Amino acid sequence: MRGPEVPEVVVVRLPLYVRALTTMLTEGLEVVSSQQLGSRLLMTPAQIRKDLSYFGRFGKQGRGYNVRFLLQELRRILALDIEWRACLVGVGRLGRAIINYPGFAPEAFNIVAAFDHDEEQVGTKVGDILVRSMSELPSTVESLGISIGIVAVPATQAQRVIEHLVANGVRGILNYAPVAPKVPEGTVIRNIDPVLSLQSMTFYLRESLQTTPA
Amino acid sequence: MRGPEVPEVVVVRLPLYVRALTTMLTEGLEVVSSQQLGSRLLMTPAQIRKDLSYFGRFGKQGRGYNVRFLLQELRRILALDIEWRACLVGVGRLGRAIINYPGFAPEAFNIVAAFDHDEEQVGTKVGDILVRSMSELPSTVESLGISIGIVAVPATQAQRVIEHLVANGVRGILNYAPVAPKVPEGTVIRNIDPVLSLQSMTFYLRESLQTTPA
DNA sequence: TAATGTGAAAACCTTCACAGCT
DNA sequence: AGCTGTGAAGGTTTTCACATTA
Repeated sequence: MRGPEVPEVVVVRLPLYVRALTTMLTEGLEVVSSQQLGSRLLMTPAQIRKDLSYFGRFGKQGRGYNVRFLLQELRRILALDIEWRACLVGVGRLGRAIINYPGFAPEAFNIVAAFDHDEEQVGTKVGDILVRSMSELPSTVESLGISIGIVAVPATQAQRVIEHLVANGVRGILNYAPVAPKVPEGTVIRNIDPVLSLQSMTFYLRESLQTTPA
Repeated sequence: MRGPEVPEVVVVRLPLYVRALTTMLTEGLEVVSSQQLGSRLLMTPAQIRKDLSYFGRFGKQGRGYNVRFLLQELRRILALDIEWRACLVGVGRLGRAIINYPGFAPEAFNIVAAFDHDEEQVGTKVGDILVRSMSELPSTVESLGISIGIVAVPATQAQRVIEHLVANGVRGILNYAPVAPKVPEGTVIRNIDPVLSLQSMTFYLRESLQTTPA
């Protein structure tokens, strides 16, 4: 009963295309070939064409892709043409930095509520977001139409908090805690974990440290 | 002249094992099977065994892996048994949050210097790190033995800054700017980009929004 | 008995190469 | 002439399944 099942790797690349096309549009480019897009993103033209082919036929043979049109189509496919509401859980240093991060809003990701376990924090404001008690989470998620939860609590609490979010209807989790939480089928989780990134980087750096033999 | 070439996907998974094993060690677990490790990480036991087999034979048949020994071996393989020095470029809101992030130091990633283009910032301190002028970058990288650069500058400047770091001998880049910079062969880059993560998440959330038909 | 380590098979993803359209 | 869209080929990664060993 499913569609032709798009590989997840492909879905993960679409935002890269969106970003590159957005830049190209501001540069005044009207038409782009898979070749040009590929050289900007360091990818093969074939991969770009194949990726797009999972969703439809967006180009013109002999010509390329209309930048504005392709961008619009990709934004529709990724559901970036609607506003997404997120809540933040955990208003410590990291949580505050996330609320103040200016990169989300321009992409139509709006943090509309914040929660913290610590009753000292409840009632204060971070930026212009009111910090609420965890007990208000269910009703707030419901009334504000929140579908994404951003988790910035200590590692030990992340699993519990995520389960709480999911139990209250939040289907997307952006997790900043350094753990790999389990989520039920139908929930989408993305982990932001700079330490893991560094820990795989050093595997390759190690080799270059040992170069320059006598 | 190369070794048996370990796939990058495998290297990227090793830190997950390190983290899980570290937790297990604190829980007092002495021996672990690929089965147990897999159920904690939601991976198949076969994948874990195959991954480890690229690097050697660490287990005992019929028994499993000694937690302490496997952890030690993995940390050695990833070069996590030495101290790594990093510098931060860009001391805006994001950069300040990164310096204050308490997750790096316990893993032996130390931010030992910070740079900013803005001469107003130069000479001030963020936490206990002195903000230096960009012109001091070459000598500082050299004298402090910095091998990792953390980039938290605006998107428009990221490529330039990264080239500057690489030109001065920095081989590892942790990039927080929302761009996919090009780096020369032999340089390792990892991008931290929460917006990209959200933009691929919404593809899957879209479907669940449209459920519940009449 | 219980679990590793590993060739072989299966699944998955990328690249090729070209028919077909503009 | 130029570039897309796509089956088929090629390559990579995962999983299977079992010989082996504690």
